[in-house]
Amino acid sequence: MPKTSPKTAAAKKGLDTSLGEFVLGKLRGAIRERRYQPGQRIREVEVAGWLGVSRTPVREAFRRLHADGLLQLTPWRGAQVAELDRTQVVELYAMRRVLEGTAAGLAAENASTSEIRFLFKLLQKERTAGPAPAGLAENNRLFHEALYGAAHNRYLLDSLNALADSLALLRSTTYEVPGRAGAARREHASIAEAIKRGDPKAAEKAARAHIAVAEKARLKLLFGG
Amino acid sequence: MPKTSPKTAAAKKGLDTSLGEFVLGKLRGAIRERRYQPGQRIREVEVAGWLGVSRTPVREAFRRLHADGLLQLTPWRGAQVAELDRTQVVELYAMRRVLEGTAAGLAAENASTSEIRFLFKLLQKERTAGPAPAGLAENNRLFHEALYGAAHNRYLLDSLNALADSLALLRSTTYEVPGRAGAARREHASIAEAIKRGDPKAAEKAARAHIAVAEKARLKLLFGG
DNA sequence: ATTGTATATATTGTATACAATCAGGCCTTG
DNA sequence: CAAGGCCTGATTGTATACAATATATACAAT
Repeated sequence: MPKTSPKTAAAKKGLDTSLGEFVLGKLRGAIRERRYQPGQRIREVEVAGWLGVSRTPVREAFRRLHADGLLQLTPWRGAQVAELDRTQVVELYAMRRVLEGTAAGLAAENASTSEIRFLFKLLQKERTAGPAPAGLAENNRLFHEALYGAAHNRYLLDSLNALADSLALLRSTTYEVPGRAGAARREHASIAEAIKRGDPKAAEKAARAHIAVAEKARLKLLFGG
Repeated sequence: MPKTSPKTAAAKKGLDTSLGEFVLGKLRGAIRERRYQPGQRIREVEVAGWLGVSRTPVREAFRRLHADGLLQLTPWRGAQVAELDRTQVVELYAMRRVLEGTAAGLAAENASTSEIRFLFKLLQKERTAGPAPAGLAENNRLFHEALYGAAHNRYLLDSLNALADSLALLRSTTYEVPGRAGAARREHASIAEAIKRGDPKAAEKAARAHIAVAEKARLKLLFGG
């Protein structure tokens, strides 16, 4: 039986954390799944009603999403989901190229054997996966997250996660570009192999190349040829 | 005469923004100036009383400082100023080496002539400045900020500023190490010159070397030989 | 018709009241 | 005397009431 009867609002929702965190997660998910679209205004009461909480934890979540660059807050006007123009997308990918390359390089130096094994397990999964873009994108996310973790640098990890959230503002995935899936798989493999060899320079180079190709696909997808 | 008589709490304090922003700035300053020391617990009511506001804007500021890694928040226990152990300092500098190098490289590609002129003006100031570590550190801060701006990448700028805030958690400056000032000045000069030449590779290399040396000085200062 | 102004409504910013939780001291009990 | 449980005070989490402001609408003047 349950140890105690939960009474707090957070516990009522089955949480082990505060309502603010709860709302934050829900909003992150909603933005990532495009239930709230870029440019759309989000009202506090609306979210509060949706999740059955008061405005206070909603405001908390808004502030954190703002810090991560996912929400744009204007005084007395409230929040709207951030929109990325072409310049911002380019800057984002420039940043990502650097950080992702760094992560790969550090992973080649610091990754444990089990982390390396996990990377190759994900590669295997990519080979056997179907052609659905959504599934491919999910696999891709896992691979990159594993890579970030293997770098063993908290600040790098946080920055890369924040970048990933911002990229989620862009609609669709680059896996909708024909041929992208196979290319990405090969690119992932060369990153993983460089890490396994313990070759930081090669790993960094491969990762940067991977992101550069992804950027090209992304820009084509977003803004046309 | 004044257009209208200000009535809002923010206006009463002579602000053009919300109280949350006001509190955020005050707390940032207090942490940077070590009026709140790393590890120290900060209570909401205490800050609210100090600044003459209610707990609400204080909580807002706490959440944003937490997102920046300056405050550690524990549920039901509140906030304490973050402390950096040796591992974190090393990770921080690893990150900074990469980002600072990237900034220098991008600046070599993107800096405007006026931005370059400003960099050299700051160099000149370093040459004529006195030996006080505080003043040297301030000049140093300005030089690096100018460098960040010249890179023309908003995400990079934000990340570097966040790193700078975290570094402010460390007591004292590396300019207290004998001979550091002159060396730093020369390192800055070689970065600036590479940027002026429009040589990204050299600029990046010089910046990375600069941070590597700073890290060595910092670790010596913090943890001894 | 258009523009400027006043008013109403919606929405956010702030303060405060209340509930939940934790830390520490005190008491009980062996 | 030590160990453990319970109570109390301090502190944070949440909800709500109120104040301030922006936006939209209606109306008047040109």
